[in-house]
Amino acid sequence: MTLPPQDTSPITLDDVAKHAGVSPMTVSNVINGKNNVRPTTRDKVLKAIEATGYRVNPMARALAGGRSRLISVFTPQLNKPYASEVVQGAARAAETLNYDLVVMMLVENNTSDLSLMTRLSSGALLIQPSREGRWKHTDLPAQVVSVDGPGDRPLTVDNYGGARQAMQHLLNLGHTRIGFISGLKDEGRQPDQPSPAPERNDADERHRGYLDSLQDAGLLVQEKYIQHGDYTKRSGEEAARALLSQPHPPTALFVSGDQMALGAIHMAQDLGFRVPQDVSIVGFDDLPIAAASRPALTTVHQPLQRMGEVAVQMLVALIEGHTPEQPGPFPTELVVRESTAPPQTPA
Amino acid sequence: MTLPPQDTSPITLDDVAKHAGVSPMTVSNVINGKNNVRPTTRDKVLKAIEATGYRVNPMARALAGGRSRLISVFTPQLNKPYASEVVQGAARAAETLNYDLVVMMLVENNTSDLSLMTRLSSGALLIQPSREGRWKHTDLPAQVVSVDGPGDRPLTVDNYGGARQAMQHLLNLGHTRIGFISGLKDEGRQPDQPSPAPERNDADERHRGYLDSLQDAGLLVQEKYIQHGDYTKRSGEEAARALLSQPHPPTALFVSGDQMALGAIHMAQDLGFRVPQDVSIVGFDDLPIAAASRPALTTVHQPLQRMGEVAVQMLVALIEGHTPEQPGPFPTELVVRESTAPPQTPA
DNA sequence: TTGAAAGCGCTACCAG
DNA sequence: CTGGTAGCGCTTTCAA
Repeated sequence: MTLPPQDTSPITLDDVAKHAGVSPMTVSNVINGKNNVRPTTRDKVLKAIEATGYRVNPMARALAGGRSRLISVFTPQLNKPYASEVVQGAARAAETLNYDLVVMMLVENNTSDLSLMTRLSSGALLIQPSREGRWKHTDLPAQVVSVDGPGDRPLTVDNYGGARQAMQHLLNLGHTRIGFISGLKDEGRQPDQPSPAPERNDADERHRGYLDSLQDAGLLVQEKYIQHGDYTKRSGEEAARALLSQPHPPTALFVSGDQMALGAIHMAQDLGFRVPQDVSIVGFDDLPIAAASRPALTTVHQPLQRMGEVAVQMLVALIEGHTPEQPGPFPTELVVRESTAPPQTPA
Repeated sequence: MTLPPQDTSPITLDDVAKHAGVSPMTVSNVINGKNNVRPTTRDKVLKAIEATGYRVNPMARALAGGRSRLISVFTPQLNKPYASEVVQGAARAAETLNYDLVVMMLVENNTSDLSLMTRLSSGALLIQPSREGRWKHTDLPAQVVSVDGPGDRPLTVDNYGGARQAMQHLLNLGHTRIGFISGLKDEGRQPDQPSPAPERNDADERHRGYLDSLQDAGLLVQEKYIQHGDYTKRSGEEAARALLSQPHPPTALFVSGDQMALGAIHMAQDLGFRVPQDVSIVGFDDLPIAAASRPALTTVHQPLQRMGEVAVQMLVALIEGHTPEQPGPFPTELVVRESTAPPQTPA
């Protein structure tokens, strides 16, 4: 197994120095934008760089103790909208801050060696790392910001507020019998583990939002109007069936995820309900499908790209020795589309 | 702008050597699995590594000329299903081949410095790089495989065959008036550039498939049944409107992309056509929404994950000095769902 | 089978 | 302002 040489740019800093007739050190200074170089010299060096086609060798730089201006993103599953939206925002921010950004996928069994990117990058952005299998701290760069994950500096979305927005919309429309399809009942909790920490939990927060909205509106919370799903379309269908085939079905459904909401819409239609005339449905997430489906789904938008941006900004601040302040939960926004309308028979 | 030290694992190879009472060289040999180390010695070293918690420094290794077992993926837009599916497959393959895989997003204006990952990785996988702005070859690692992009070793999908599958399905159903919504008319070609190379072009290939299928079936090709879109849902709507509001509208539509197909379905419905009873619609891509929409879209599936896998396998072969054979176009598969049915009035 | 020497290309540190 | 001197942690090459 002989390997072909990787002949990328054999031009070194020394070559440039020779070409410019200065010392390597001066070239280094120019490259790193130190302001202790006479303009004339700087120009000479710049020309030499241009002429030789020199490119820094980041490894050598890193080895020698320089900064890498590299941020790595660690995330499982890139093909889910969630992570890729955040990454998109992060990439934009990195671009403007003149940092490079690479993404590493955490494949299931943690065989892959994070050490390379870990050591090479000045900071890491964790997106939705699985609740279990957290990494030892030594396996990550010094600076870490996480989006929807554990850690010192987690960025979260205002799930509670989002739920209240959704409910308020339904309430304003005049609905009084509002069903709820929740996310995982015991998200991430092992049955035997006695509920480890008072951990933030999307599903619970949205659930609370539902409950509180009802109460604030002076409405009765009815268990028969609450179902649990697992965020899949299929589970949304089942939950909707349970909710809508009761004698006195709800006239609106708040669903804790867009996929489930779509399932709910389809099930409702199969059951002979028109959406939104007979039953209104609100989702949560604002995935691409929400806008593309029909009726287009009214849902709660999460500022994922924005969160990616902020995460990178915080990271860079951290890397450069500042102390960014920890932002509160990111506000959600209700996107009203076609799946909601006033109830046909006003209460 | 003082920077905190990045104190990752200060244990070096020398430390391990000292701990084991051997020379650094021997430790290096053990780590790299050379078979010129006596088992006893090897064990000693292994224990020392364990005890000290040593991890190799990939940068130093790379600097000194070692291999990185790192593959980087270069792609624009990770939040489009296309790229992320390919990446998913690539990640899986990399995992089993014991390579690391990182993704770099090519943001619009190519400010970002590819040199880091380029020099660090042994090979690169290009996914759908924009037709313009191709990189200088020196900006990429020695070994490159591309998926749906230019380059020496491009992996392509059998667009022509896929189109024929879709058409055959419609033909078998008994349709004789079949409309076509094509992709970009002059994909990627600048108006002033005189059609640069005889470049492979998805839209054209699918178009050819449509034409040939019609002819082979002894059917007349009618210009009024052909429209062009730009792969957006909106353009699909417009194209469908043009097609379906004619006096003698087609009873089936083959649409060259799922987004456009969705648009076509919705427009058809708005125009009073039932899908599939009044008009059948077939898409191309098999995006997640295809299965989630209603009626679920019959469409042509592309083996994107599989292509990612193969790409990485080829890359690794290349990196390790072998010469993988160039696979032909990847076969597509027609996924029949709910948006197609026989025409109501058989020809 | 093992180890000493010599860098890889760069940056810190301190001298000129 | 500029440049020498030392490494960073590893892997080559070649002796022992």
